Amino acid sequence: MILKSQVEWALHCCAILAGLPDGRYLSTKALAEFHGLPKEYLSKALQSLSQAGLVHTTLGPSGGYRLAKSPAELSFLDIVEAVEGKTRTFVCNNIRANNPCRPQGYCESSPCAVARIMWEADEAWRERLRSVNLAQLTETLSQEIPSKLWKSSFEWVLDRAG
Amino acid sequence: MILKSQVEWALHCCAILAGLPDGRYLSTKALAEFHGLPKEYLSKALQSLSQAGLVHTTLGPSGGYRLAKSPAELSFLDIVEAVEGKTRTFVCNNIRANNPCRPQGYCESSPCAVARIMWEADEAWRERLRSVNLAQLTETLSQEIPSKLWKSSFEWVLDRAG
DNA sequence: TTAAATAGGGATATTTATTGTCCTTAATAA
DNA sequence: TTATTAAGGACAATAAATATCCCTATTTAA
Repeated sequence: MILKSQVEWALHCCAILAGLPDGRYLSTKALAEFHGLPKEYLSKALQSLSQAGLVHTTLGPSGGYRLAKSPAELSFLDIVEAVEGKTRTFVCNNIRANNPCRPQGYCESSPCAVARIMWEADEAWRERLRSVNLAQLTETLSQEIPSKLWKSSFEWVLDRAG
Repeated sequence: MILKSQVEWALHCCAILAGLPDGRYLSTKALAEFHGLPKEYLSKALQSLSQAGLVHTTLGPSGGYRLAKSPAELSFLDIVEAVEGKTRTFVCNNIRANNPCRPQGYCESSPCAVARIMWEADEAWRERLRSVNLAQLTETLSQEIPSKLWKSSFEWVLDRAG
């Protein structure tokens, strides 16, 4: 069980968009080139972000994407769920219903205990993702990335932002 | 990203094995029949448990599986990792390395910040799974399952345990 | 006004992972 | 000795992930 690589792509793209000045947009083409990703397929991930309302888009030359909210209001969970979906990572197929000892028409009152425990772990995962936002990420990145590279990347992006 | 159904199967099978008296074994055939699962494929999941050292096996008639440790010593994480593997659910492809602004030969000092955050969430998930053991599960099940069904299931299993 | 660039999305192909079946082998209990 | 078992290899079927291609409506810059 491994998350789609689109999750990684979306997170990195949002990190870039978080640094974009107000009113500017960055295209799929630029984001794909910056990260070395297939443009058409990355576009699907960005469409997911758009459908989830996390980014705003414009068409035409100088069009592209910008964040729909401030970086502090966008959590990792928002982005992960936009791309990966909100479905829990454990699916209960209720195999206890196949128990040959069950009386006819028996109906369980509550979800399977196994599933409940797995879902609690799933929720712990989501809670952790919910607790980190894009502002925190960019703060960390700005500290870790050499200022020269940080600066030149910023310029590279601004050169291409409409 | 959804866990294999084998994870669900393995958890339910371990719950049954947890109720098996000392020295008795239960076969793949019985476990498959009890849960309404394909015997040959369930066998693969049980083999994973065996390879991870969670269960002990014997061959021949009256052979099968029993837990290798006490239920209290077997966590959900043990079982999930035996079947699903220990690989983290987020794989970092280090796409930051494709940044066109990077100087030649540049080498990052630490793992990508995005990956670190995703891995912390993964660890939160595992920690939660680590905190629940089979003894707790069977305790819950014994409270929730009607005593009549609990009893008849127990007899069904003992009838088939070698 | 026109031409180029853009997001959105449908159709489809490719690759990988999951799910499932079949068969052989060695061990073992009855 | 015989039936039954776990282990595991080979392979098939199905589903999911990873793309690629192409068309459309929109918008902006020339």
